Amino acid sequence: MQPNTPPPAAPEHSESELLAIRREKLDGLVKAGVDAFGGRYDTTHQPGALKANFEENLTVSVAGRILSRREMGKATFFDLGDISGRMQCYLSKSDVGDEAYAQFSGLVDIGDFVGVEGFTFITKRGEKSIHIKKLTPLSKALRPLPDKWHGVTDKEIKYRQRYLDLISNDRSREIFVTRSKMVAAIRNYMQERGFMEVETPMMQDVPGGAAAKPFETFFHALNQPMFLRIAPELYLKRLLVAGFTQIFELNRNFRNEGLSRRHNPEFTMLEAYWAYADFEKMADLVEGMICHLAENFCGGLKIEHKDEEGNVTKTINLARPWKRARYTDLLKSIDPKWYDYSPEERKARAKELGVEIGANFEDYEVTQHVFERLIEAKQFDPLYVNHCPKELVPLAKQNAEDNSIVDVYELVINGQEISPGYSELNNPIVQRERLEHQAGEETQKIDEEFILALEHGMPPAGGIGIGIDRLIMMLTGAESIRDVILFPQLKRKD
RNA sequence: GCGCAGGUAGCUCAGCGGUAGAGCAGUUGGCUUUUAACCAAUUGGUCGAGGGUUCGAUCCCCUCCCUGCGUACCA
Repeated sequence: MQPNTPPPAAPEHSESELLAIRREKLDGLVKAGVDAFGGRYDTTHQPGALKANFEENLTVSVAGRILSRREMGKATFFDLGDISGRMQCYLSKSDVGDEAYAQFSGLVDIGDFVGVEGFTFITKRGEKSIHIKKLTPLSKALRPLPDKWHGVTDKEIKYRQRYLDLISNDRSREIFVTRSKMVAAIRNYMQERGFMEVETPMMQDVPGGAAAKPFETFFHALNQPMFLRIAPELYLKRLLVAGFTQIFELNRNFRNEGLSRRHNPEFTMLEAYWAYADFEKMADLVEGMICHLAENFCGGLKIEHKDEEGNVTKTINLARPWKRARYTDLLKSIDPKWYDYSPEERKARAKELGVEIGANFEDYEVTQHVFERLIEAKQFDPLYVNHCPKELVPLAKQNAEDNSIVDVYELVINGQEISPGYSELNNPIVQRERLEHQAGEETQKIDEEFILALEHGMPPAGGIGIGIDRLIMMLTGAESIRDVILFPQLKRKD
């Protein structure tokens, strides 16, 4: 409202010297008649984009944050940067005059936003640069930037003050730019194949579509509890009933569970349904999509993960066709007699294999733990695990020939579940039984409105979910889900 | 929830019973094609919080907070 009024001075005892000095410089700018927190500034290029498509002797107007400076008496070099990258600028006293140069030297800091007008040139050392004719301070930074060389390494600062991480760490910037492009490409991929994007409720009366603890909230106008969705599934299926044949939703789910390197309570999921398709057709769709992303953004189907020093730690080969294998065959590859044992023998064998087994585990859980530890965790190249036992996936269609298994796949890449796919259950009678069975265990309510919709008839359909965060991790080589989520959940700090 | 590691200057880190150090950033001076610019000088710390042991605690012990990793939970 009143940019030319200096803000009131903070009490001295609580303000560090660094901040005090910057406040003084701010006052200096204001006294010189400069709008220290300025307004519109028309630019011709972004700094990083200009450098990437460089031409000499171009008249340009560029704005950005000063990221480093090299002062040499009557001339100064500094780097101007934003999300696009950085570009060197050259400012000399003879170009802008004594007064403007003194103002820059004395009152403009690393961290400040400035706009520059001038022309492009290449320095003696070969650096693409802007020769400044006019410099305009655009916004004063009252706090210093992180270390110019190391950037932010403290994980807590990195996540709580993500902007500092993004200003100072190239790698973080790259990951989030890539993520954004990939998400856009996923939407295009689906739309080009006839899928329509829809939006269904995130606030639900009955949280369904997955077995997870929901976050609860309260809706005052209706005087009733509400839940953040754990999955959009039951609403998307209502749309299949409505006659939509190809739909997807790409948005957030919320699960009230633990945090880990692979889990964030709010995470992004692509869910898609395709009427008259089955889980195999969905697998083809997913395989095509992930390869499309790798080819466009990762330079090919070989994905290399690297450590801090840049050494390759693992290579994921996405070459098609992807391996498809039955759940039971995979377990037989661990122990050919696995399914010949009694449940007690299986428990003993699992422990022998070094897998921790809880005292109260059901037989299928013992098998599932062996699967997770000895197959999934070691599987880096894509593997479609299909025909899983029905206990693991109670909402999918049972196999026509063997009712102990269901028609689903679970896609494993990078040692993680990336995507499940189903031939969807569309029999309302069986669906009710399954939900009641589940509700009995979990003391959950049944979504009667959903059953009502199914009773009106839902076409046979294939469905998928893709954990977008984990997919981005796999494709960018991020080791933690926090490195692909801009603002991951952290405990509040008082 | 449990286990392990960590929290020291604005940032990156060293010190680990004798009262706090470096590099960068900052400040002052010099330098008109530098780029982790350079040269010289210099400011800056309730050593995460609270309690205890000790003549003396950043350092040892206890409790708590925050972070990371692992584990548990997790269709």
